[in-house]
Amino acid sequence: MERPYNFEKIESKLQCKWEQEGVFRVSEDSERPRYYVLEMFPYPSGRIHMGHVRNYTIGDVVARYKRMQGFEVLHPMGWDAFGLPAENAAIKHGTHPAKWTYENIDYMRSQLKKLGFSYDWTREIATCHPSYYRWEQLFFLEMYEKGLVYRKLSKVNWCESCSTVLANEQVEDGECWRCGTKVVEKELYGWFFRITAYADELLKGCDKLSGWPDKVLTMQRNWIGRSDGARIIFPVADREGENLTVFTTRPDTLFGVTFVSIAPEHSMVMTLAHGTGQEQAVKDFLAKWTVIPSKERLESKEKEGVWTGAFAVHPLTSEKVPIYVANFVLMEYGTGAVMAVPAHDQRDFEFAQRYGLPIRVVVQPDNIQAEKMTEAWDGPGRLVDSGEFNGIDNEEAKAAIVERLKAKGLGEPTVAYRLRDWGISRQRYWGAPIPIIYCSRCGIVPVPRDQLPVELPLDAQLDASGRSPLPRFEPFYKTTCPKCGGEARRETDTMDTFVESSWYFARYTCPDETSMPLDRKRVEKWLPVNQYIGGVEHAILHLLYSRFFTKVLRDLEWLSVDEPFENLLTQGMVLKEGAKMSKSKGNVVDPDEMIRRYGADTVRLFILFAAPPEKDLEWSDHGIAGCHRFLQKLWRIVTANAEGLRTADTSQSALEQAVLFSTALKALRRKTHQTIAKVTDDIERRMQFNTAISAVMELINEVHGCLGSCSMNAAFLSVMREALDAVLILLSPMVPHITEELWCVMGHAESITKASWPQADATLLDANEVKIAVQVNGRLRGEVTVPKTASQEEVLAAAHKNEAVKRHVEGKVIRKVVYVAGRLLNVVVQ
RNA sequence: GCCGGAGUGGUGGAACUGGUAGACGCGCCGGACUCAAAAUCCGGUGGGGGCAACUCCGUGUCGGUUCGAUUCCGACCUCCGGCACCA
Repeated sequence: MERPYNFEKIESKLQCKWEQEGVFRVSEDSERPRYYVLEMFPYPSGRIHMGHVRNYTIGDVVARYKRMQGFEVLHPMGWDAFGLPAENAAIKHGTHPAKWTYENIDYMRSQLKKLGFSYDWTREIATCHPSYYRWEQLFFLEMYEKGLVYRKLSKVNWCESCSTVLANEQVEDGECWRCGTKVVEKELYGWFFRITAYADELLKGCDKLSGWPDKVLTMQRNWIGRSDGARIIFPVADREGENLTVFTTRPDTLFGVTFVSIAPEHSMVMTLAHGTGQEQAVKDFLAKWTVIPSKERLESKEKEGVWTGAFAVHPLTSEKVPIYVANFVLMEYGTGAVMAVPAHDQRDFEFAQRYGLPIRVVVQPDNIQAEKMTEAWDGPGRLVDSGEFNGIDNEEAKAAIVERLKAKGLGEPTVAYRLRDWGISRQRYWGAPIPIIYCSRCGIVPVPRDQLPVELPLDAQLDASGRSPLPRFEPFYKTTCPKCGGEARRETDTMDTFVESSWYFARYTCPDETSMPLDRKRVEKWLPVNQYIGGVEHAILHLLYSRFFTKVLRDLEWLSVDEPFENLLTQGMVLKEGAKMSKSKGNVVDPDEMIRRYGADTVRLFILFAAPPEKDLEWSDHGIAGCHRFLQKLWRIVTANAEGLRTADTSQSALEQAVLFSTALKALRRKTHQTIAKVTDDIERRMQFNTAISAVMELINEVHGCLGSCSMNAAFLSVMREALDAVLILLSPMVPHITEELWCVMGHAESITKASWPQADATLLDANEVKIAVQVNGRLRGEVTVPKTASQEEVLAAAHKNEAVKRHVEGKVIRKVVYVAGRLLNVVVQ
C-alpha cells in the first residue's frame, strides 16, 4: 500500500548503488556509438552554487538521455584548480593554497554526488596536480620550438590588487575582471602564445560551427576583428630611405589625404622631429600622452596632436603632407600610422578642424562641399579630384588604387586583425610553472623534457603582501643551466589558468595516461565533444582559447580534429529577485539547503522547468514547492496502485484489447504516445526541458483524471501501466532517483538506467476525429468535429450547421474559403 | 556609435513551418474533507460590456503584407548582452 516519499533515503540509497555498480563508468571498447557530453568544469571555490546546479543538471539530462538512446557516453568531471582565489584564501586563513583547494574539491565533489549526476568519477582530473600540468609544460616547449611561444617586453595590463598581469580579455571596462580594481599600464617581459597566427583559421572556422549559438559566433568574429585593407608606403620628404607605412581600409580615399598621423609610441616619432625645431613640442606632447595609461587615454575622446616638423610624400601625387603625432592612433593596431582623410573619416575630420588642416572631398555621393561639411562622409560615391580614377565607384576604386600602388612598389593589399597575441605570464604562485631557465651565458634555455615536470614547490610560503613567493624562494628558482651547467635561474612566473582549461576536454579521454599527454587513439575515439554546456560569460575567453589550442595540438600531432566542441549550449544565469545571486546582495539560495528540504530530484526538476536553458532563470520558492508537489503526486499515483500495476499486462495485444470499448482509454493511450514523441523531440532537437516536463505533467493529469472516472479493471491497468512506464522513463534523465525507485515499485527487475528510450507508435498519434476551428473573416466563431479523412466540402458543410457560424454567414456572399487540413477553416464573406 | 537578443495575464513561461494566443506551473478566488488547521481533492481565473446567449478589446508603439500576424516587412520606444578612436 501507500508509503511516504522519503526522498532523502531513496536518493542516498541509489547514489550508493550506482557508484558501487559503476553504472556510469565508460567502456573504451564498447560496440555502441560514442557520445561525449561535457559541462564546463568548476573552479573549486568552496561550495557549488545554483549556476553549477543548472549547468550540470542540463548536462546530466543529455548524458542520461543519450545513454538510454544506446550511446556509450563519456561524461566526466574535474576541477579548474589553479587560480587566484586559492592564494587570497590561503593568506586570509593562514593555510596553503593546495590544502584549501583540495579540501574544497572534496567538499564540492560530495555536493555533486548528492545531486545524482551520472559522472564517470574514475576520470576525475584536477589541473593543479603535476600529473596534469606537466603536459601543459610539454606543450609549451613544443610550441616554443615551433615559434608559437615568444617572450617580449610589452606594455601590459597590470592589476595592483592582484599584483599580476591581465590578458586583454581579462580587462572589463578598464577594470580587473576578478577584483574590479582599476587596471594600470606597466612594461614587463612576458611570454606570449601566437594566437594571431591562427586568426584567419579561427575566423573561418566560425562558419562551420553550425551547432553554436549565433550570438557566440558573432562575439568571436568581432573579437578577431578582421579588416581587409592595404599597406601604403609614404616616403618621408627630404630623408633618403626613410618611409612611413600606414594601414588603411579605405585606399579609395587616397587622394583625399591631407596629412599623416602616427601613434605617440611609434618608433619613428623622435627621428622625424629631429632637427626640425618641433623637437621640444613633440617631447612635451609625448610626456603628456605616453604616461597616461592607454586605457584612460582612450576615455578622452578629444583629438589632440602635434606636428613632428616632418612631411610625407604622397605616393601617387608626390604632394608633401605634414606628419602629426596624434593621441588617437593606436600602436598595437595596423602599423601604428594612418593616412588621414578628413573628408571621409570622422576622427581625421575632427583633428583637421582643430588644427586647421585642409579637407578634401574625393568620394562624392552627390554634391557635398568641403567648406560646408559638419561631419565626415563615410558612405559610398564616385571618385572626384582623384586623377585617373575620377568617376569610378569608390568600392571599385579600392582595388584599382592598390593595384596602381603595387605597380609602383608603394603598397599592397593586406589584412589587419583586432586580435592580439595571448599573454600568459602571471606573477602568481598558484599556477603551472613556465618551463624556462635563464642563464647569464646561454640566455633563455628551455627546460629539457626529461626534467619535466617543473613542480610547483608546495613548501613555499605566501606572505600577507600577496606577491608570489617564487622569485624569493631559492630552492625553486636556483638551478643549473641545462646547456652549460653553470648557475642559472628559473622563470618564476606561472601560466594563466586559462591555459589549463584550453585542453582539459582532451585529457578526459585518457586521464590515466602517464607516459604522454594524450593517447591519440583514445582522443580520436572521443573528440570532438558532441555537446558542450556552460555559461555565456565564456563566449570569448575560454571558448576562443580552446579552439586555438585544439588547432595547435592538431599541428603538434597530438590530436586530429579542427574544432573541440561540435555543439554548444550557453545557459542563462540563475537570478533571485531579478538579480544575479551574490553574497553582497544577500539573495543566495544554497543548493545544500534546497536538497535537504526537497531532495535532489525536486531541485533538478525545478531548475529545468522554470525556464528554457539559454534564458536567465528566476528562482522561486513557490515554484520549487510546486515541483515537489508534482513528484509527490507521481509517487502517490504509482505507489497507491502498485499492486495492480505490477501485474498489469502490457503486451501489444492486451493494450489493443483494452481500448476497444473505451474512448477514455483510447485517448489515454494516444496521449501516452504523443507525450513520448513530444518529450523525445524536446530533448533531442530543441533542448527545451521546460516544455518536455510540462508535456509529462499533462500526461500525469490525464492518468489522474482517468483514476477518478474509470473503473479499476485489467484493461485500465494495462493502459495506465503503459502510461506510467513512459512517464518514468521520460522523466528519468531529469529526476533519476524517484523514477528509478518507482520503476522498481512497478515490478521492473532491472535498473531504469538500463532501460531503452521508448518510441512513439505513429499509428496511435492521431485520433479518428479531429476538431476544426472555424473562422469567419479570420475571427474564430466555432468549432466542428469531423472524421480525420473529411474533405474541405464536408468540413464546410459541417460548419454551416454550426449556430454561431450560421449567424455570421447568413445573408452574406461567400467570397472565399481557406482550409488548413485538420486544423482550421476560414470562411471569407462580404 | 556599431553588432546581437528580448518585450505575451497578477507571475515563471507556452504557442516549433503564418493557422483556435495564454499549454504547464505558481499565485489568487470559491467549494469538498476536518472540531480546526495542514495535506489532498473538485471548480474558477487576460480585460471590458451583458442576467444570459453572446460580444468587443488584447502579445512594447505606429503602419504594411495576408483570408488569417506573437510569428513576415518598415519605422519607432524600452530593456539586456557584446564591441567600441581598430584607421
